Amino acid sequence: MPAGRPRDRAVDDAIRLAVFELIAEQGYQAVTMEGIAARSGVAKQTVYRRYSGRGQALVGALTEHGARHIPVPDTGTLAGDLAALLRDTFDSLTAGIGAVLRAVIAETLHDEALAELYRREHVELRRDVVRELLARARARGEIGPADDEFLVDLVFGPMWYRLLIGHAPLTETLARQLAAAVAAAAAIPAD
Amino acid sequence: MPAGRPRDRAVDDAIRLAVFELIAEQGYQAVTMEGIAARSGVAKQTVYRRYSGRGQALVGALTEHGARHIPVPDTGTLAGDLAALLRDTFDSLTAGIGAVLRAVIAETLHDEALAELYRREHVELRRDVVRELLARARARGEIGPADDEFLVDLVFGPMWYRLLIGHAPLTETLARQLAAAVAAAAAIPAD
Amino acid sequence: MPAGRPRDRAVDDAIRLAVFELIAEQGYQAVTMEGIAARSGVAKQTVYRRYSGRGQALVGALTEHGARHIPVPDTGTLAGDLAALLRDTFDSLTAGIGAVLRAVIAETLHDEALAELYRREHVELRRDVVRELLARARARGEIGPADDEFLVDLVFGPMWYRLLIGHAPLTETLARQLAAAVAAAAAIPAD
Amino acid sequence: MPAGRPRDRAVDDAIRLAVFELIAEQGYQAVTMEGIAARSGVAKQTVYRRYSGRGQALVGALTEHGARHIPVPDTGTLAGDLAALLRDTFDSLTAGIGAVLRAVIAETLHDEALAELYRREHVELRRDVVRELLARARARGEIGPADDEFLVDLVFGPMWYRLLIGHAPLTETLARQLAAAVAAAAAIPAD
DNA sequence: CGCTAACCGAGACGGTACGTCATGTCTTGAC
DNA sequence: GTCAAGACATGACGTACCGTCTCGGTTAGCG
Repeated sequence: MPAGRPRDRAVDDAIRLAVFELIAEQGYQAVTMEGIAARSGVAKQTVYRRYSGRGQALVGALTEHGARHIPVPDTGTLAGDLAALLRDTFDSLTAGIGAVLRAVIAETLHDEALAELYRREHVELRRDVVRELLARARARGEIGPADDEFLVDLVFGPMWYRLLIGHAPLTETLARQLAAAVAAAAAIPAD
Repeated sequence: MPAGRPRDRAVDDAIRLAVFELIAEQGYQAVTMEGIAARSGVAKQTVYRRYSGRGQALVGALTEHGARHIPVPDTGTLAGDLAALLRDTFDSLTAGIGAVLRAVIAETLHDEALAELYRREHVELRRDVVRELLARARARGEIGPADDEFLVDLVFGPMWYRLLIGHAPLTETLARQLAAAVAAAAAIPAD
Repeated sequence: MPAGRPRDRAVDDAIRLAVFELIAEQGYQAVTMEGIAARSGVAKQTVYRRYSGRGQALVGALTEHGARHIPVPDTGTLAGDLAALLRDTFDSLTAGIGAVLRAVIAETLHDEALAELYRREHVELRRDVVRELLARARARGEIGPADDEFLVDLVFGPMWYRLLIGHAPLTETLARQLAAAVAAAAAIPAD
Repeated sequence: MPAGRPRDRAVDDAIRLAVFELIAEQGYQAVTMEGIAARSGVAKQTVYRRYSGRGQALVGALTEHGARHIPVPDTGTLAGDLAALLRDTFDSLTAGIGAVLRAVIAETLHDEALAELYRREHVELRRDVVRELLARARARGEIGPADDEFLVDLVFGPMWYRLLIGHAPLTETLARQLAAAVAAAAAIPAD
């Protein structure tokens, strides 16, 4: 199976960079397949060769950027771990990733295939971290049997709520309160 | 000041109906100013006379539909009230309003003015109900001083998370677990 | 049956002008739906509303331009009439219409529907003139019964041959020789 | 000077075959450099190595196919020779070469270099045959001094006219009428 | 026998144009 | 002034070819 000309890695970078710059400078509306091509100095077809649409481009740029490694905190207590994780997450969302995530969600809302991709490539990785924190706390005897999936929803729900509805910012206070609330909920015996 | 021809109320209904039908039958993608006009047998300009864009049409159709009255449960306990409220809310989301809300959010994500409108016309009304439940519980001595805004986020966060990310359904179990978790969190002294 | 906004006549003119200018200045290659739109300052969709493609636009611009009236010469003899007609025709072809016709033919060669349109709107009108000249000559007793369709082909064939193959120019000499040859052929009894 | 790998003759054939098949099965529109490559199972670059474009490929395939030898009829009279030549020519045009020629002309209409090539490689060869027939007739004393170039145009003009405009087929009747007309015109003293 | 050069398949790449769709504005005539 | 109809400028969509390029992998002939 002959290979043909290999893909140019520099093009991948140019596209990803263009996506981030467009979203930062002109907002999500400006992220358009045509705009990405123009901004990155790449042919439209070349963008389509990598991503089948705006949404795929956003998810692609995102995962290539942030999925490197998600630090798993270890402070000794569940509440401490959760507070540290949330603080870190809030920081990166506030720094700029938040705008990208909002754009990604806007796309997933009318493309279930993309939603599935996004959940697999991004959401589940974050949920796994919390699952691990819960398992560790349980190993320490800090919490008993519980519905971990519900607890994970409890950890991330308010964050997404504020990020997407925009009625309140992602503050450090929220991180602390949430960590405490989840720890308390984890102590409730599962039903 | 001549009055001119009065607006046709039947047109309002036709437009709203078209929005709901389009979203139900063909999904949010199909909700387009042109599509609404075609489906409702109304001129495009006539739709624009009422709503300045897709987002406004969605929010308009939504508030006209559901904002009539939000029943405030009264079971005697905070957890009971919350569970009842969440059950009702989940039911209506699952029944079809969920798809509309997802569409609305998709729009608000790139239109801050619309987001503000939506929060005022829809989100805050729901938050007010929970605020009232919390106030009642406090009056009963069930809970002490607490950060009510955080508790409201705790109530609605996981719901939006599941609705928008789509990783899990809105079950009755979630309503019960969430009510219990919020009640527990409400018992933690505010800091 | 309500009419909607009427078409802007100025737009028609702008489009036709753009077609002629493009063909004159940059050649047939530059006649592109996108180019026409850009040149005429009109939206692409507006061009498509009138013409369904490059070919239709060319034929449209052509018929609107030249089909006003084809002068029918009357010199008293068939050869004189034909020579006058051919001289006029050659003049207009050499002046610029020739380039348009070449473009039109290029299009008709891969669009039979367009070819049919072109024959009806343009070719047959010219053939009719020669048919009339032949009828007049016959009425004068100048010629006998003959296959007029063949004679018409004889009149126009060499012209198209030179125009499309480009091996020789359309000179006055050709007009004279051709007129004489056709007159001679018309005298041959039909078989 | 090392030679490198020699060209694969089978590839030449595959390309030419693809051109003819495409034109026959899907029409001239389908004759595209990419289409030729795909159809012949050859790399695009390999096609470009032989022909610099669609037009070149068409002319190439054509000359490789038909330019072997053009039979020069010899019936004893000019009219007989011309009729025989035209009959043969019409037959081959109707059989399939006509479609190729139409395609070639479409290309030459916006590529003067190609037009020049085509005239040299194809048109002139046919004209030479008629020039020879005229010379022979003159040697026999059948005709006097005349403008042979004009007579050649008279022979081929109607054929191209019908082939390219498509208003009438290339019949045997036309061959006979045309031969007679040209013979008559050849008898007119040159001016 | 190994080197060098051209060939060949595959397919990426920067382009241009295609024809379609939705946007939001406008103009007309009827009511 | 509302309404149905539909033209209009704008701009993105996703596709198709263009002609060039870079790969890896043959074939030759020349040294």
